[in-house]
Amino acid sequence: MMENQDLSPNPPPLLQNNNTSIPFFFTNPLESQDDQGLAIGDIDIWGNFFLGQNNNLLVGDGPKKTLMDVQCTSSNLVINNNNEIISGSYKHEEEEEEKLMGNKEEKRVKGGRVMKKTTRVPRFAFQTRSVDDILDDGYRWRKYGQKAVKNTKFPSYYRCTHHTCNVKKQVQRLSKDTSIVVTTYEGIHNHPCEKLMETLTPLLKQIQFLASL
DNA sequence: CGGCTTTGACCCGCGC
DNA sequence: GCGCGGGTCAAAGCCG
Repeated sequence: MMENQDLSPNPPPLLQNNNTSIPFFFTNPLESQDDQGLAIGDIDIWGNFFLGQNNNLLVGDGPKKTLMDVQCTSSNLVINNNNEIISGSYKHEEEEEEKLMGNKEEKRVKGGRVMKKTTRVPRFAFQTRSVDDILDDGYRWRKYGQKAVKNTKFPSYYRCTHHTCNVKKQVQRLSKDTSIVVTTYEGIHNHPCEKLMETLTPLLKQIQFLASL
């Protein structure tokens, strides 16, 4: 396991009046401003970890959705021994709205041809400084493509090898600083991570300790 | 031999 | 309507 450096520029805000929580955040890894007007390195998503019932680790922005426009409704996070997020996922609230709308909006027809609806797949990305492209996140991945694209990036495409899981991830290096690996996860694992409890144990212990104070 | 990577071809959404 | 380009497919090859 490589030691990765957290590149986030500012500390995330701490939520008020919550139970014990540990903040996390992801930065915008895009090479240019995205459609939200975020620049490279701007905080894209932030939230807090919570110790849930049954000692499971939850993620969210607290009881009041005031700090961000993305509501983390579920997660599946993998954290290394330095409490750095190395993989995970969240559901965007637009996804929930689309579920509620049912199949009516699932497809649209253009020119007599059934097109896939353009959906915003739950995904997030983060940067790490590492000599290794592939971070050990506890899941098994199979590479299914690699392609040169604009801005001299050369992303690799991976799929989770679990037969019922269609989570994907994209790995590429920043052209302006090739020592930085940008990893983008898409989807939510529908199966347990073999190494999950092993990697979460130190953090769970820390949360339990803080909760006891 | 199974699992994985490589890589050129192909698909298709989107902007013009 | 057309072409670009990001993403995916799938056959071939590699490796333990």
